[in-house]
Amino acid sequence: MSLKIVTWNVNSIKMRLQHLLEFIESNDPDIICLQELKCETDKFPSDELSHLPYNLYIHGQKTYNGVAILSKIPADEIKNNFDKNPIPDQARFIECSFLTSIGYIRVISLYAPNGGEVGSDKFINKLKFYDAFTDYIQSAKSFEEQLFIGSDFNIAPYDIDVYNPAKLQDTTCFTYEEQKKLRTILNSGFVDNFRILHPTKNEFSWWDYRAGALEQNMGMRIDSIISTSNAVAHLVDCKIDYHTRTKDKPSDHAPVIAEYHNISQ
DNA sequence: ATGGTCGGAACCCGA
Repeated sequence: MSLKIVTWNVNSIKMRLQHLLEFIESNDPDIICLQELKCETDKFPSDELSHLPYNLYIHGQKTYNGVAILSKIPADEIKNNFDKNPIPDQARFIECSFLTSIGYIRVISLYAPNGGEVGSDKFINKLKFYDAFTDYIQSAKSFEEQLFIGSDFNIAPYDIDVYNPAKLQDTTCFTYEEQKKLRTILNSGFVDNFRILHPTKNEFSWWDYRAGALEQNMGMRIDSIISTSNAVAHLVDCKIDYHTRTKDKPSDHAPVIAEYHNISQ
């Protein structure tokens, strides 16, 4: 039995509905974490997805933010926020639990703050958001469960995750201060599912709409699926779906796809 | 190259 989990910042679910339908048709994922819906919960295009076998768990918001988890398996526990979130009015978190072929799992779809200008109030809030989120996932970890986080982290953790580390040094999403936050998570029992399978790949998940960034491959790997280490034994594949980013009127982010196989205990 | 392009909202803000 196989389980496929996806994370994708769609940059408006209404604008990206057709790409989402095509992506599902091509990849048939079991669980889809979406970010930047830019859509209120009750305005989510549920009817347009009703022919598909997904349960929809939406934490929407008008204009900005908004996250969702779409799952073939119904969730038995749903949370819309985490303890001590310094910006709880922004819809950046949803968590669901599922009984799957690889065991009991908990999945978070997270949209971390961009941070704006380095040193700004937004930037400070981004760091505080990470501190609270890190505390939360450390407390949520359990021996029995596997925890997966599909996220636009808005941080590229290492030099290999950007097109030009020297040029990007000290810019938002690539300051050492931000990297420390994500690396703290990755050094405390969480595994970057793409990086562990591809230690030397210089691939990206986001390219700016401006200045021909995609054509020059000026990108950053800021979207990832990370999991507790107890899930890594099941991990068989993790890739970035560049093709979706090359379509007409795309999101500025590419989906990340991870696949897990059941291993008998 | 302190630009550039999107999406959503109301002609600017966030990314």
